[in-house]
Amino acid sequence: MQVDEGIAILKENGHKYTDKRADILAYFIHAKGYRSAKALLAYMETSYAGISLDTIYRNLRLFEQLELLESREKNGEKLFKIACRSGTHHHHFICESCGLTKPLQKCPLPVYTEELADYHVNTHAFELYGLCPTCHNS
Amino acid sequence: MQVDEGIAILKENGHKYTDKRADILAYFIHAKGYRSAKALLAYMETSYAGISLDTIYRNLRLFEQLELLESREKNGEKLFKIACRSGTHHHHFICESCGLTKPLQKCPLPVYTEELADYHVNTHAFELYGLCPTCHNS
DNA sequence: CTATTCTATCGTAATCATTTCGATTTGTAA
DNA sequence: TTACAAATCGAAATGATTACGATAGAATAG
Repeated sequence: MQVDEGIAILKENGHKYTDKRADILAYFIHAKGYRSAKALLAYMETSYAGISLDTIYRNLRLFEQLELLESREKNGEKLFKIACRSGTHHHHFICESCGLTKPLQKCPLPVYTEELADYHVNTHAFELYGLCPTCHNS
Repeated sequence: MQVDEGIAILKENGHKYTDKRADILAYFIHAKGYRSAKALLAYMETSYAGISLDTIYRNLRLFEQLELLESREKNGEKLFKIACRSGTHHHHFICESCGLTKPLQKCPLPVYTEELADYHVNTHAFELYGLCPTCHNS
């Protein structure tokens, strides 16, 4: 995902380009892992002193709505990461040290077809956490 | 899990018996699924008019700490359910209509032994969401 | 049974993340 | 360049949760 792609998607949906939006996208593209609104705010304040909380949260909501960002909740706060726009369903391994996310090829859903024969499965959440080879060997 | 067991665990850890605590445990034992602090408050107010928020949240924290309750987060609020004290690792199917949780027998981790051969997996999160047979047929 | 001592609860205020709002600024299309 | 809708600001409001001083209550020893 490039910043330009994100901006293009914004415009296709009737939203405007702003430097702040480009920088927010760049922040998450570079991060490659989950980041909090607070972390984004801290980053943005280095370039835009006095940036409004409204701008941070409004754009996080917008980007998630446009599926440029994905989120999960932890310890009472929402965490965001750049979305995988591959189109195919997949899960992730997340490195607890460097935040790297590795897309996984297999989906564990078939494991439960028998066990949940009488149940209607709508969605599922699956994530693996640990250390990537680089962080494990250092 | 019985209310008595929960109370015993409370006492073993230096906490006191109160009717409110017994009722909170009974509420979650009967619920068999995730419930919010707000839902617990509404229930408790029917028996204890004017019960303090402090009492609700303090006991939820305590029970989670003692592993009598487990929690997850959704839409900015914490949801609690009675803990599975079986001791064995397992995952859950969660009914989005009635909140029922069905323990699953299989764990999907073995699916990824090949794909993550060079990675060090510490933990994983896995949950299935949908409708239980009862809710699906009504 | 009573006194003593912590713990629990109450009522309320504070905190934290997030959302909302009126006023102002800015992107962009004509 | 103008005009207008959208974006941002600064600040206040909201909702969930936590904290706090004062009071009430459970448990234990005498």
